[in-house]
Amino acid sequence: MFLIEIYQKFFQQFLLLYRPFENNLNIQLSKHDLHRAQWSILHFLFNYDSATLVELANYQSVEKPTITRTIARLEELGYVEHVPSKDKREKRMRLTELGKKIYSEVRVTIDQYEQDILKGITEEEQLAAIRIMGEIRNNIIK
Amino acid sequence: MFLIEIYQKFFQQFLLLYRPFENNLNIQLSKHDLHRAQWSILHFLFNYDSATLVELANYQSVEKPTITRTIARLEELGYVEHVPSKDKREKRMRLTELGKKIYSEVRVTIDQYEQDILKGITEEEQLAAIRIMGEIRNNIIK
DNA sequence: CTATCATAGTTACTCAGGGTAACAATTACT
DNA sequence: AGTAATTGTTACCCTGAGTAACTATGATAG
Repeated sequence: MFLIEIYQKFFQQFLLLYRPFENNLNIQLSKHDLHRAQWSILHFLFNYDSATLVELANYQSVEKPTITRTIARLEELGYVEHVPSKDKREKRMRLTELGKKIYSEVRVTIDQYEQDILKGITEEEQLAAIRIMGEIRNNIIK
Repeated sequence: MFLIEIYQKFFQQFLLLYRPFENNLNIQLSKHDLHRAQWSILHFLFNYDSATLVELANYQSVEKPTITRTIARLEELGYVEHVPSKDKREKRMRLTELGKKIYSEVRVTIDQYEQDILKGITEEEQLAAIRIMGEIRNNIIK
């Protein structure tokens, strides 16, 4: 019974946290004319150099048409470009120079935002929370 | 520098967790023809008995028209009803008997879902995570 | 007590983001 | 060689959410 109470709280707390988080994140990103789905892809490509649309879809847990749209917008903006590969089916994308520049600029805003929302939470707690979130994600995905 | 790394990881981990969480939650809720915004309102009304649309908007961190729409759908389904109050401007809502019945039924599914995704995470860790999420939410909202 | 200001909610319009189904092009496999 | 599977796209539909403009009601200052 006690456990059930905890579970309910966890669930509701999580749902309640996401909306303000997303709202504020969008405010930060809109300073650079970006949306969070686009930002997430910039982040991935910056750290992994290049990726196919299917890899991006798995990363974001969305369907392929969603990625097609997001990438199309990023291509229009000139932030990503197509890099040819052996397999002619796949469309491997990477950041352009402009994309890298924009990413680094927005990174500053995002870092500041993260520091603001994590104020008063110790390093250990953050690491613990990161680990727990990872475990939950594994539980969900498998 | 180490701190910055933590912040980046935390942030990205959170973004990454939400999508699978939402996808699976929608699967659970769709068994009962509900969406998560509607579920969240049922939950609030079940625990707080009644609420005005503005109170619900604050709870969910959304604008008023969003709540108007969600409530309209819940009214059509016969899950909530209008309870008259002194202030004729406000529209105070509460669950109908059917609404309470549905809530209790879905509650079982949701509890099971929560237990599944929290498998392998101790009670203490869950409580810690709940507390941290609360602190982050306060940081964002203020 | 009236005029102004504030609050609650609705309507109309717009947008982001995502899903499914059907399809073409290419590659892998038997 | 012929059939599977994979990759990506297009078309169409839906949820969820925001802004601006509005009505109706209540609160307050003079």
